[in-house]
Amino acid sequence: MLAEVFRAHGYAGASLALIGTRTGLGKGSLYHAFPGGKVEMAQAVLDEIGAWFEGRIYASLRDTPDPRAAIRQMLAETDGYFRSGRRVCLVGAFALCDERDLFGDRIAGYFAQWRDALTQALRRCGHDTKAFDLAEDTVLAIQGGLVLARALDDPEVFGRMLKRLEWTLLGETTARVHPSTS
Amino acid sequence: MLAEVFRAHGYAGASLALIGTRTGLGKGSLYHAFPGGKVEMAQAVLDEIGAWFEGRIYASLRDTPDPRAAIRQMLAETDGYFRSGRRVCLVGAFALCDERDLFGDRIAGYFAQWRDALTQALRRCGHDTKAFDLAEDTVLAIQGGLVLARALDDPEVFGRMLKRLEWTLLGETTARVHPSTS
DNA sequence: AGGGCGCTGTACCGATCGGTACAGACATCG
DNA sequence: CGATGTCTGTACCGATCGGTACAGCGCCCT
Repeated sequence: MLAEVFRAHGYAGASLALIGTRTGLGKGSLYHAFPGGKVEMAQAVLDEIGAWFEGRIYASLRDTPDPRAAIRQMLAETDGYFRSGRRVCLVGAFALCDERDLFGDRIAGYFAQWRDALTQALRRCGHDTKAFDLAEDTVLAIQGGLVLARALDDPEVFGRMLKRLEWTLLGETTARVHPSTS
Repeated sequence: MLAEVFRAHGYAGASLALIGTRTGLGKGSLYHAFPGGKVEMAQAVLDEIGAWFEGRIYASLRDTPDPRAAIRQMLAETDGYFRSGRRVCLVGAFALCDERDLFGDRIAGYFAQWRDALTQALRRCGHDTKAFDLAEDTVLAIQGGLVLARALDDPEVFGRMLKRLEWTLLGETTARVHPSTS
């Protein structure tokens, strides 16, 4: 809930009055839960997001005995989390404005962990030397897909990108036909 | 100059006081040049950006007799404009926050024109059916590269992505000569 | 029953927000 | 030289910003 306010209006745009009405809490309750104020609220949201991705995506990519299944799961979870392109990535949005200076380590960590976990999975299924480049390109494409889908107000951009990623990461042996999307 | 203030602090974060100090103009001058206030300033900046890309990139992609050269030029101009990953895309940043509602048409137009111009160029050099997908993926990757480069505070992410794009769009037959910045 | 304590609403703070009004500086032109 | 119209700095406006102080409420423990 708190995360959605930041997601919808950005850090600067999420005023305490707006947070209060959206969460149904007064300032007293908010500052009791987050003595550090707005900064601590955003940090808590970023930590929660990081924990979600760690549990649902990163851990599997690093540890699973079946890296191809973990990658497929990553694509599915990503599609679900971002509501098939209708939801914005809060971490990516924070990275673009000057909130990056406040939360720089958490923002960098989010992307670095994703990239490194995916690199490990890719190394264990054929892509040896290209694993890092492929992982970087994947994380990057997901962010770009979210930007473009929202800019064009066309969530299907995100779905097409995921299809292309599935093809690139897993090859034609698992996918059905060539992803010449309709 | 005005654009840089929005780029550095976002629309909400670029207060009139900050704009005044950075541009050296008082409120009187600002509201004389932009009677519509902050909204009109941002619109002017977006229009200026759109015109720049139209003149330096889109026009060549659509009209040039040598589409491969136009694509190579696009990559070089893109690298220059975004300072090799050290500069943020203002249009992309606006797309993520709720400023999209204010400038939706300009934001969508910026990306749609880029994608469509590149599609035309790609159609004329081999990629027939996949031209649209390739163009969409390219525009998307550039945005993602900017997000990731800034999030990780590592501009080289952007350079690596451009190299990958060059290979995907032009193939390995392209000469290794570095694109000359006219 | 009653004393502490965690939680909540609310009044209030100085600062700053976007925007307006307006008086003067300035150049131009008769 | 005086009139005119274009710019520009500044004082000011109500609204809202993030944050603080505090009184009251209920809940638990003894």
